[in-house]
Amino acid sequence: MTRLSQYLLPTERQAPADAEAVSHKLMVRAGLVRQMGAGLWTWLPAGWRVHRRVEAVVRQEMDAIGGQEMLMPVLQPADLWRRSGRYEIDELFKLLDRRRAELVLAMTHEEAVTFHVASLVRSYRDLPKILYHFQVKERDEPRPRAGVLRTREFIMKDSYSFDRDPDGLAASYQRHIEAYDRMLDRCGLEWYRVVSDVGIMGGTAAHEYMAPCPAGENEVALAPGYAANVEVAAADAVPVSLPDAGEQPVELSTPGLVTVEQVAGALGVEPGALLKAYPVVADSAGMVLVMVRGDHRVNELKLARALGERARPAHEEEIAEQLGPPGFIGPVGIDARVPVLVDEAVAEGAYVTGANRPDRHLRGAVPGRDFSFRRADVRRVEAGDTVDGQAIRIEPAIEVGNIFQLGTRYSEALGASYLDEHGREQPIWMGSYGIGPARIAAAAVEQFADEQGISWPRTIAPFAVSLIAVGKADGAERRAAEQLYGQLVEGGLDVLYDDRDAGPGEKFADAELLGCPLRLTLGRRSLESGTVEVQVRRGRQAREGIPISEDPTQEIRSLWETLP
RNA sequence: CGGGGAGUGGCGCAGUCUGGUAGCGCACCCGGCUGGGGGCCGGGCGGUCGCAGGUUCAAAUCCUGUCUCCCCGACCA
Repeated sequence: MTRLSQYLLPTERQAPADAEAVSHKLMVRAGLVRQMGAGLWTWLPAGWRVHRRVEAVVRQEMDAIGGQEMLMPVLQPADLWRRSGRYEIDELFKLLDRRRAELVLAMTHEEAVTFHVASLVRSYRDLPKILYHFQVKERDEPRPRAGVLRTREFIMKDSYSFDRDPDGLAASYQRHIEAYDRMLDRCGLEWYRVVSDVGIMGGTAAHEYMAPCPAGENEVALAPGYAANVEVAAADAVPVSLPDAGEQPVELSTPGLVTVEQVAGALGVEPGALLKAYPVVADSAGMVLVMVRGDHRVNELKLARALGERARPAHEEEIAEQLGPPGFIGPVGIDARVPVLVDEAVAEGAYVTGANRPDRHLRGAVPGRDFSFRRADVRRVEAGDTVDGQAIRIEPAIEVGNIFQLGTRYSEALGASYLDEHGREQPIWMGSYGIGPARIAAAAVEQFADEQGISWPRTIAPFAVSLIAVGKADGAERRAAEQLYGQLVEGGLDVLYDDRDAGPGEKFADAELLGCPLRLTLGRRSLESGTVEVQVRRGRQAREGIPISEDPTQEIRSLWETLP
């Protein structure tokens, strides 16, 4: 049923007042989704069509690499999650049934699939395997946001690979890379595959698929031949000119100057000629003084990796007690008491840094001469840094997919092993691979929207064609449109036929808001020329009318196939 | 979890300060006109003002409590 007069497509002229992201506003306005609660969304018929189109692409590519589709429950015994060590995750929904048995709502399905594989797979002959499903995920998000981009309940395709050894895992991983590349290409998105953090729970490799868009929650560092999540990105810093080192550091009076900008300005040096102190307290190592260039920032994730444990910024009292007055902290003279960690981007030379005395800085502090230190890459990359001589840029992006080499973490915890050719028990090597159709849809909205509304890539558009009849309900235009509608449907095209008794302006506006790739119009004007008018939604280009004296379906289909 | 904002008809809002029994635009329904970019005229339907308690002759409005939603940050296995 795709006559608009009968179809549930509640378009709105105004976006909800609380909507901020483009995709949030447009998906609501276009009648694709409606909110039920924080991070809880209903997909209305047209929106669900988009979702299912994305699913279809994902399913085809999963099947193409030998994936086998199945379905596992969302409601699961808590015990499995205790065994895997993930029960304590705050985002995990926990509940009790009437007998007070503990259950959880799954946020992914590693436990479930490993549970089954553990009991069903016995022999090396049963491996490798790729199993996948499309299933609802539940996450008690601290802050759902941006419409459908970050929700508490969403559908994900998650697949799991099971291999005999690390080489097998690498091969399965590679097949997923190729499948994911194809999925996102086919969905018409602009995307990057970036190196990502493997997470605290380990694993040997991980990539994220990022779709750049303004509402994105992540940042990616990009250069020709390079793409990485800013969380893990490493690049060469822009060099900075340093003043000559003297015989020893000279103490300067810098009353009240506590920021890099203030000190650099007062001393007439570049911010990068300062060493900025960032005291942290690590879980077991205690206070560590992290030093980065004045124009750089600490990357907490890289710092945690360098320290081998979590660390938090030190409190003012801790700083005052162990180092000196906050704002005037530096590495000179304290390195015997507090370990100093210097970022790799700090080149050899003399720097300005805090003197650990009120209203005093040091000029000419030389790492190694004036204080001892350990070196590590702990800074966040900045736009303009280089990788292989190429400047990077940093863009916001939404994570639409991620792939992990899990290794044996879950198989060992849940007892998924097999007997090898020699009858020896071996752990199964696993990978996990997620992709979110809702995020792909929202990213497409973000990437291709214009003033008029959405402009879908044709592979995931809710309909191939919006057909508009302009004119009276019983007029010749309407009769011609009815006939054309019948021909197009007969020819296998997905058509949304606007047969409402509404004005032309309203119909055009709604069609462009919904964003199907082709808009066909039949009205007085086109009837006089014996054609149906054609507009390509992307760019709103008018194309030459297509004669309707004979069935134009093939010609329309051919045109549609050329669209992005 | 910290900070900020908001709950009044389907959507967007006014009314709250100064208490007097709810209003506007759009949408919707009926009739008519119009018929190529959200058109016009006339007539209508629809809201226990988030919820609970309190003050008062009287509460959308004042007081107390509570729930929900949004934004920024933190968090995001």
